[in-house]
Amino acid sequence: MHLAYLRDYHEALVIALARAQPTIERGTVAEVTGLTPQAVSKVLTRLVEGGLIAPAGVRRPALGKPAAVYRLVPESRWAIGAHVSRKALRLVLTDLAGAVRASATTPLPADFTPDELLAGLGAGVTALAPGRELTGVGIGMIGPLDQATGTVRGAHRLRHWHDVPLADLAGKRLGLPVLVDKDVTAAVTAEAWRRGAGFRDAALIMVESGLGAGLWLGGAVHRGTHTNAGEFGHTVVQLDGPLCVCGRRGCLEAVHDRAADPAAAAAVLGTGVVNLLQTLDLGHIVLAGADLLRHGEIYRSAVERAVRTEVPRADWLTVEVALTGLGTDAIAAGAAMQVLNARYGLPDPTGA
Amino acid sequence: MHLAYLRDYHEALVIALARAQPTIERGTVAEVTGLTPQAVSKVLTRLVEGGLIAPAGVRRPALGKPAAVYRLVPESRWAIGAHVSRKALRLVLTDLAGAVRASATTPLPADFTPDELLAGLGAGVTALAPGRELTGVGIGMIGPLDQATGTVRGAHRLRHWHDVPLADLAGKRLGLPVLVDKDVTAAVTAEAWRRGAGFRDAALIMVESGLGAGLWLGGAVHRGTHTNAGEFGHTVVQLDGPLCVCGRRGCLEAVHDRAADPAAAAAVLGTGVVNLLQTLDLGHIVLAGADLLRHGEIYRSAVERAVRTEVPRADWLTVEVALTGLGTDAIAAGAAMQVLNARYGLPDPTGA
DNA sequence: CTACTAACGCAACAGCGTTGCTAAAGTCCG
DNA sequence: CGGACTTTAGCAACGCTGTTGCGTTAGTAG
Repeated sequence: MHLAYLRDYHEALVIALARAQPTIERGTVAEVTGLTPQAVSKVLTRLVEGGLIAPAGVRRPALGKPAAVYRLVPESRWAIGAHVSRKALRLVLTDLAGAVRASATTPLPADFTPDELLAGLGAGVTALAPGRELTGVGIGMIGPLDQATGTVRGAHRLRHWHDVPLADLAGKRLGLPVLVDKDVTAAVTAEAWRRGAGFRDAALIMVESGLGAGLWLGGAVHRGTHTNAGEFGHTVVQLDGPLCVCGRRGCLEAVHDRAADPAAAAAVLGTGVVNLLQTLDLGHIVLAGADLLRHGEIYRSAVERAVRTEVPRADWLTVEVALTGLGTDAIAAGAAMQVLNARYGLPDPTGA
Repeated sequence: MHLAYLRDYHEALVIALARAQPTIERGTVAEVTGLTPQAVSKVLTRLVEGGLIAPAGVRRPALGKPAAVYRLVPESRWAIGAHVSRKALRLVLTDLAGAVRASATTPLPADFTPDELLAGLGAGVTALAPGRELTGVGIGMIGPLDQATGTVRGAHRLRHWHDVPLADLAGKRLGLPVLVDKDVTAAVTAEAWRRGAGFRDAALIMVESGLGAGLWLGGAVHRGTHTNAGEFGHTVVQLDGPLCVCGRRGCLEAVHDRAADPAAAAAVLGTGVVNLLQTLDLGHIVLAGADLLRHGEIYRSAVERAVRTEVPRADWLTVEVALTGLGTDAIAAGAAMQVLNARYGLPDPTGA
């Protein structure tokens, strides 16, 4: 039954509008989506029955019958996101709107095993959402990993993590849908989910235990053929430059880390970002990561300056440069929103 | 009526299969697409009525009723592609399978005007496809341009080309649908159209009056927010390197063009390609462009070597490196296939 | 000739958005 | 106050998509 795809697609479209605007109503949704008002009525009815949106009074036009107004019900759905770093497990509870409503941090033993992580995850999830019905759990961590199967191929500098089917293991343990993804990809999903449509081509640049880029292209996550996209820090910006941990010379990350001070590092990053813009023509650059946010405004202004001045860029090449609104919770929150996005975001034609 | 989207989507899926394989049949299509055999029957019937596919005998299984076999009818649809360079207008006629069936080259006057191009285009199109019903005409050229509206913003080093609504002008003159796009984007479309599914994430690297990359991400063209993606040659690979025409220092293009010989140039390009792979995790790299193909095998082997050795890349990170099968016709042929892709490729949800 | 297998295809069906029309809830104006 | 007008809402019938159910067809095997 492939009609379900149309239904899910239009419901996701309406939910996205409701996320981005304080209220929605039949007429404006019909205009934006291209559906007829009658069709929108049916969609809205279904969403109200599902509890995802609720009536919120009326708007009185200058003339004619008042229009029914609806709003998103953020408390109708919940998801938990986990950020696994080498030292700690950070958990956040987010609502349907993408707001972080609770959080907790658990330390992880040095060189922790999959079992140790699963134990922490199990305890943390029940503690964070007692009795609440969860859509699922998302896990964001460093790669390389295979997002499609939820398998960690071999997390950098963690001994016990080779070909671990983390999504399956955690799913069985928690009894919930579990998605595993690279930290940068999760983080960019958080930005996209909170901004709604209009955020079509973007990169989230993260400086935190490495330098990476989460890519949001054409209104969806870009993960690449082997779900390994985003190794932006290991692109060469200085031929025959300093040796990088990856074995090449002059990687963006290597040059960036050797900079004299934050301002110089930010300038290097700016050049890398302009490289990305030249190749991908993005509309938004979001800056994130604990190491970057420590000098957030220095980085933001440096990147913005690079974007504006490094190339004689025409006035129609507008790019927004911003710091993430989620701070250091971007990864965990993004992992949670991957779950929400999988269930309530635009459906994938190939998966239906 | 949004049901039309489902219909178009499934028809496009079947056409894509028919392009990639010599023959198709009901059962295998059903498996691949996830549709029921009955639904596939209906799709096949519609396509046969449209003349896009035709019965091609039967396949006799070991047991049971023979299965009806179908094949694409390449001669059922035609499109013309134009490659506009600074000196000449190259036109090709392609069939539904993406094969070039006729071609012609017309010289263009120095610093030609829009009217002069339109005249050449009009004469060429009628000469190339006398009496044949055409799906449309595609035009590939250097940017910057706005693909969405088909407007040339200001072609590099052409005086009379500022904010010219080329698609509209040509469409009125020819009485056919006209699409305008950047040369690299057109070229990558050609590769994708001829290969069918399985070609999900790829870049076409072109060296010809500049250095650019056409991007095919997630099974569709990536053009970016301002339809200006692909300026790959103007990414910095050598901080404080030689001055580039674009004003920055150490652009890939600048370093590449200053190399001592083709082998050295190819090695530089190889580093750039690895940068692209690190960021985007592509499955295919296609090399094209007149200047590159002049030393095709040197470039191909150098890029392949870079991909295999520059990073300790894991064995699961497989990448195919190949020269375009269309030679110097890649741009013109790709422009033609953009027209076919728009009409018979996977439909765009937002456009329906 | 009968049993079995695999593909085919007609007919009824479910569910999506659309169309056509009527009703409802306001304002405006005489 | 009441009728004309405007805008929104919603019921009912419809068209079209893919699905389901089941009988038919064209082969092989014994």
